[in-house]
Amino acid sequence: MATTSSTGAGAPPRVRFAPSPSGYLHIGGARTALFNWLWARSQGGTFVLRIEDTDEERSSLDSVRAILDSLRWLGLDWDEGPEVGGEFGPYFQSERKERYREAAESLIAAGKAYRCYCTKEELDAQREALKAKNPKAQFVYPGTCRDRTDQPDLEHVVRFKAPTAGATTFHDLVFGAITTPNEQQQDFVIVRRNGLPLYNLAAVVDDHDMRITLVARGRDHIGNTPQQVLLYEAFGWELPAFAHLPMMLSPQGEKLSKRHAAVSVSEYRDRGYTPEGVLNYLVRFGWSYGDQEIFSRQELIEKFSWDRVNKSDGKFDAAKFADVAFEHLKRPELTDDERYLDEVVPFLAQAGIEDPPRDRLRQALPLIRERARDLADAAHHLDFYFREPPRMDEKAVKKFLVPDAAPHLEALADAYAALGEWDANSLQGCLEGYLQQKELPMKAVAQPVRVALSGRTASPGLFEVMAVLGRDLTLTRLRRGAALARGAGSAA
RNA sequence: GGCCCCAUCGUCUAGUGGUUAGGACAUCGGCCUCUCACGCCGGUAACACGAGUUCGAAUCUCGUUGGGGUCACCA
Repeated sequence: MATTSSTGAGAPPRVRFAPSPSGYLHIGGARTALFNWLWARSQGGTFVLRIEDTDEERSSLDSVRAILDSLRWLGLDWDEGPEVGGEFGPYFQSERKERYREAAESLIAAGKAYRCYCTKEELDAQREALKAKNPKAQFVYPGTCRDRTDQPDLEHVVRFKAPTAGATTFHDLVFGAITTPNEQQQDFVIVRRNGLPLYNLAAVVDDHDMRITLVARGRDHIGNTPQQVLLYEAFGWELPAFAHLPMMLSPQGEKLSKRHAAVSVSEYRDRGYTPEGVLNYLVRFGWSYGDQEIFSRQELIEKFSWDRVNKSDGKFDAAKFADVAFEHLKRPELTDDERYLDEVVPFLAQAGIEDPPRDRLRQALPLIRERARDLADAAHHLDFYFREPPRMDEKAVKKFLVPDAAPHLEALADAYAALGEWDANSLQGCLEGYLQQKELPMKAVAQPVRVALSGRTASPGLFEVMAVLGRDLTLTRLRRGAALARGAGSAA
């Protein structure tokens, strides 16, 4: 029996992420990629990206592009793979057909695999017949061609000659020893009728050829690991280590799909989560580091280890995800000012605000950090600083820009026109002076002023807002607000 | 159904024989206050069940129940 190599302590590990390009990058896939990437980065190892496109029907170049884009956006850079090449390429399975054919032939020559001439139709018929007799029975390939001595040059698949007795055991870094009785195995197909390899063959050949030392993937692959182990043994190759990750299920506990939540990485990018926010949520799913919830990319690399990975499946929680994303946007040490601004600009553009002055943007940023839960939300909070006139919320205008408010707005505009300094403190002092003189509480004028300045009933503190807007816009808006309050019709 | 795996608040989790079972999200109160948000204080809320082992089990063993995965010429 082949032996399982250790976690690779010593030699730098070589790990891989091997998506099949049949759609966008799923967050579950992103998590698998992340765990592999973290392991490689923390150990000075190599992260290989391999495209498993042996199923010509389902694979597409668009999907490859989408997956590569998402990985790049997440910052999960690969050392070998598409577009970067590497010593053990090619990294598209569709370009390695000859190698798989040769590997399968060697197994046939060694008597460990055989040509099977049974057609799909024949097998389906047998399956039907069995079902008719016993609806509960599970059809297994009866071994019709297993002991054929001739191998006519007719269309065929290649089947692996699986052992019928004993058991296959492999050691998993997360789950420990997993043993499966060999009676459970049937003579599974390794090469299709069209000559293309099936997953188990291609994955084993590639993982071996690419010198992969640790195979980390979703728990849904645990079931075919024994088949792969059998293949390694048949080839006489050393086993890599295995690590299976617990599943990410829907909030209802089913397999996570679009029906339950946004599952594509690109959806979170479009929504304005930062890549680190996404990675942070994903990594905490199945992995923990004491009570710590928030991690920078660097911390993740420093702290990740397999012994802190959980065994139990979990349910996706959009609210928690949103909160983690928010933390990353809120903390300057996680998303610094300049980067925040760079990232929010496209979202502003989407709202029709092109080329907002960088200075004002920078001034407004501290006011929205605590408020914006994602970049789309940030653009919303930033909107009125850059739109002139601002969008006036109809209900807000109706409720607060009433005739009584007009004289206050007018008087404040005059007072501010004469104010020397233009900073939050001076602005506050000025307004408080006015209130004192009129013997009014702050509440009497706050909302009308806010609506005049921002068009909304909710905003950051008035004086901070005015400081960002500057004197000209502040005066313009206060006076426009006064006009609206008087019921003077057109505000402009 | 066979095989494999899992089991702490609603959710993500800490915990590795002795804790008032901790944190975070969500939720519910309160404080702060020019609105919103942030922040702060506090509340509700969990060891699936049953047998063992032990002076003592969330922690170890077995069983039950529940959940998930997998049984393709998909990956």
